[in-house]
Amino acid sequence: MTTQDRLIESTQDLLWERGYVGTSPKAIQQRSGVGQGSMYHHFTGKPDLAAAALRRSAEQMRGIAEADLAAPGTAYDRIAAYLRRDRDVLRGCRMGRMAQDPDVVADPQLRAPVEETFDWLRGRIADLVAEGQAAGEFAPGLDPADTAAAVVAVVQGGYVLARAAGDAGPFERATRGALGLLAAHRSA
Amino acid sequence: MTTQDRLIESTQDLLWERGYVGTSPKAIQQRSGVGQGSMYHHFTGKPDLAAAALRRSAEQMRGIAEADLAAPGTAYDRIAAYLRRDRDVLRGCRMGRMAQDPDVVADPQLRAPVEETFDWLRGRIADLVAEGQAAGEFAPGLDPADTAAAVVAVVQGGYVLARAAGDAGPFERATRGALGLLAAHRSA
DNA sequence: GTCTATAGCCTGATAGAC
DNA sequence: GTCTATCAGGCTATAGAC
Repeated sequence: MTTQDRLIESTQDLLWERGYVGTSPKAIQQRSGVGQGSMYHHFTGKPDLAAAALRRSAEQMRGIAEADLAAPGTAYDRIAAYLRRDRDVLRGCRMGRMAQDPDVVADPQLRAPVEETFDWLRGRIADLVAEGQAAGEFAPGLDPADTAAAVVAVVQGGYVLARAAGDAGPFERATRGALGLLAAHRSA
Repeated sequence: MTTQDRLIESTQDLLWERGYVGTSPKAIQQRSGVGQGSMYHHFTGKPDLAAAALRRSAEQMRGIAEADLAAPGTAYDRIAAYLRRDRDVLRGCRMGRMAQDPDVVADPQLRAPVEETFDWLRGRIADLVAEGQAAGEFAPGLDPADTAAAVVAVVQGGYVLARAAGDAGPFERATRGALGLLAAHRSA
């Protein structure tokens, strides 16, 4: 692994654990085992490094979600697979975590990967809902974009509730609740 | 307003805007107009002040939610009122914001108000769902606790999506989507 | 490319005068 | 109760040698 890669991976981990404000260049150097001079040789500073880390995390998150959403099965099955996927719930979402940080939201370079990830995810699920409607699987009254936003929000909010409780339970309940609500719309 | 109150209110605001890690005693002093010696006379330090601020925010959030949930109307109407309430979406939730901060989650004194608020909220809405089922308003197949967790998660996740997008739109879509899913379970 | 040195500012307090 | 002084340490770099 290259020095850049080690820096980016350490930054990804620290951003996930501690957020942008809570992550210092010094901590990145220590975790990656890369020296100060070396770090500033490869990246111009903390925002630059964070942007690279966020772009990589965005790519990874998209790949993981796509694996569920493009799997064989009905539209409902694939949305259910996304909602039921086994997660390290108390760690939360790499991307969702960033949306809470004012310094990330204020910097277009940092916010862009976060925004694009969720735009893509909502669009992907909205298409799935529409596909399910065309197949007669979901009631035609359902708005695909609204329903998709609700599904993604349940996952993101589930993380919040779980971390607040110090327990994965609320996440499981929220996703189960969402599936229960969605199931009633099936014709099958 | 007393000096304590000014300190607590400033801390509430700063925790909301910047999170726990991003909020310094110095910033609290500047916003409140209270001097350093005075601050340390009334509170032992940052965690003590933050705990007081979070307890007050928890109380306020509960009061605001209860206003919607205890209003006249059917169970569906009251849950809809909660979901549709006019919010400063891009500011996010005072309590949900805290669940992302590792220092808050790690400190029982700080996490307690957050946990209790969401426990109460989920329980309150679960009771409402059960009440609606008893009245024949909701399908009996719905699990009250799961459904309540999903409703609360949609709101919390809606904030995340909205901040990620830099726009309130995704929040509105998510809550509308949740209402659309819930509406299908009504007998009325 | 990587290293050490240095810098100015911030953090989160403590101490003691008033 | 409130004030100013002080402090050890961290933050986020920049500079220049190797």
